[in-house]
Amino acid sequence: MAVTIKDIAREAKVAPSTVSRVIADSPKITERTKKKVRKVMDQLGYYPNFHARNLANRATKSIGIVMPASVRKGNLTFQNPFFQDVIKGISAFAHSEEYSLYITTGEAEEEIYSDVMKMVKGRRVDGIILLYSSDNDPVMEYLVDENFPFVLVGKPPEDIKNITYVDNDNYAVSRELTSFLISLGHKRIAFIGGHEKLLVTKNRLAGFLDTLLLSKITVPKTYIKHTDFIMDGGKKSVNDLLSLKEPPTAIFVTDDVLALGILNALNEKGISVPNEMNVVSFNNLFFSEFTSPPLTTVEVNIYQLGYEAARSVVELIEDENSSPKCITVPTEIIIRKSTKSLDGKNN
Amino acid sequence: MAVTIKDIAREAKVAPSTVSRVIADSPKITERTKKKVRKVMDQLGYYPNFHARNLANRATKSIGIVMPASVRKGNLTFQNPFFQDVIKGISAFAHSEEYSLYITTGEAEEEIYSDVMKMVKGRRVDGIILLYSSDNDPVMEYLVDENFPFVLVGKPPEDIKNITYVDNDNYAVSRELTSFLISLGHKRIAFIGGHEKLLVTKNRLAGFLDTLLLSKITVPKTYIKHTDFIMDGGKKSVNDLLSLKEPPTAIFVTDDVLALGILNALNEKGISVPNEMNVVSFNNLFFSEFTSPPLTTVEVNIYQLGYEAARSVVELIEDENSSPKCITVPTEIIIRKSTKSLDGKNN
DNA sequence: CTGAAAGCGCTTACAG
DNA sequence: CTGAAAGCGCTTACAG
Repeated sequence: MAVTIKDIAREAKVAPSTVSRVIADSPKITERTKKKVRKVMDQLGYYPNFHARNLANRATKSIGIVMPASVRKGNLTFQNPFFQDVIKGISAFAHSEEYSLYITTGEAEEEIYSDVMKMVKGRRVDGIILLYSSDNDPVMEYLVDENFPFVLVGKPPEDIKNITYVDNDNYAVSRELTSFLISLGHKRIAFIGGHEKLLVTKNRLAGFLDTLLLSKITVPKTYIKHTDFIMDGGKKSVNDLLSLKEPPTAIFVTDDVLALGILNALNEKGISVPNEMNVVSFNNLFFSEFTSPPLTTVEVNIYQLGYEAARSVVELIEDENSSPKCITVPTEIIIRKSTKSLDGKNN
Repeated sequence: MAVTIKDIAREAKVAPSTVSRVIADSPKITERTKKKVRKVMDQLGYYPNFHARNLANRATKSIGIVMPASVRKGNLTFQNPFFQDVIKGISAFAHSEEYSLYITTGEAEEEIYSDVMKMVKGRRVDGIILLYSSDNDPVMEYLVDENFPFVLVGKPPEDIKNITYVDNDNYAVSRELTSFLISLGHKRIAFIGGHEKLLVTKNRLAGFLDTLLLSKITVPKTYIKHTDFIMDGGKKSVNDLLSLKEPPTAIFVTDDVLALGILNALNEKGISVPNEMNVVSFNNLFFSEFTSPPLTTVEVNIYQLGYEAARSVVELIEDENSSPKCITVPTEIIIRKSTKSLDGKNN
């Protein structure tokens, strides 16, 4: 069996409670006793039992990470590098504060819901980070009802108030990006976004539409597409757009992974980007400078989104008086070769 | 406070031990009592405390996932989609057996080592999956010394015996891939691989070299490159190769992410793939069909690697008599447009 | 078939 | 400054 606090106590000729205090580095214990006890701990290779400690403490020093449902391979979220990157960010802060990370294993919505219930009710984690935001999400509603410390990466639905979230200003940067396309001379601009129930899609669409409206450019309904699948979805959207009487001259895409599928579909159709079609996108994923042509995209600082989310959830956990807040991570448009001025001049 | 087993017992007018047996669905309890107790559990919204249970059980139903060190951004492992995919596979099996997943948060080697120690000594997890294999890895040595249930994704170093691992037959498929290049007429073939201490790099290099040797094709030392960085590493390697008196006509790359950097570097140099240079690679990551040109690469079934690793570690945990074994996940060469016959014919 | 009791390995008021 | 005792919320032999 593993060595316990009692073994240390016996060997060091002190009480178990003293050993416990040495572990906690309590100021009440003499340096002399501490040294003595620590020596024995080293000798016996002592390591505190996680569960015993958590049980006595009613705290776990663990954070749960909730991934979005990914129905199947080919789905936009399935292999989206976004998640690996955001987890890296979470991980970095969590590590610095000695928090551990738990991830959900559910694929479908109901599974994820029960994973979250296990985490919350089973007191497995002290707080949760939700990596997506969508309307009528039972998981989010559950966390709100339970009043459990959690942070959202993304913008909350309108009907959910008083929660802490970390997000980019997707609306503002979408406006900026749309204005950029307009400044290049584009008037016929289409939109291809991920699932419409996702808040991030909504926000980006809103910025897109409002900007065009303000510029008095009308957007036909046929210009607005939503899809969840990289290959088939991208291809179908592109085909639809190209077969219109007035096809767009630029496509505003909400995710680099989706843009990858779209570039591919355009390429298969023999449409040259940026000469015959412009494409802009979001997230600046690692491959987006390697596509052909390299993508004009929005740097959203994924890692930082994760880092701030972790910082916020730890704050919620450790400071019960902390109130909900919203943290905005800056964005930047990265101009590459998938866009150029309509009149022929480069960008 | 949360509702406990005692609350249920009081309400259902039974002993706490009976409640516990109902939770475990013990056959010793009458259906009648079970029903009665379950009703109360539902009413009060009972959920077992994870830590109390683990403490009493000495088992956690959790698996620890150890990620490789990723020194910094731009590093080959940092955003490599391989890991997200392998974790999906692990996740799928774990979920089916109701295991939870813990991931390490350390970035540097020593941090990872201490994460693993925490997991093992603190009895946080019942078993571990190591997502990389390299020579003289203190983490692996520690797990072996502690005789802790773990499974390696990859091939173990030669000096480590009797461990369970899940891997592709990298040697064989590298031979196959090299033969394929030879069959296209290539004789001057260079190798660009990830870090040389990684077993996967070694295995792929060995298959590569042996095949050329058997075909009596000599490989100059200058043809063998190793790098850890996508952009700079890829660029430098390509520049070095192109400045040789006899530059290669094909490059054998060990990872799609690295290949991405290499395609980019070639493109910048104005070298056309596959007309002036062929490129083959490994892993069939999601973007590899979208590169220009699409990559000829090896499907290694990453998801399945993860799935089998999870299955194996659960077996090790639950069946103490199970002996170490090696599971080989099949591979397949996917021929795309980055390769073609040297004499001009396509593939 | 069910209950009382001990134990898993910690922490933390309460004494002294 | 240190110790004895109770408790965190479960499980599981042992009785009956």
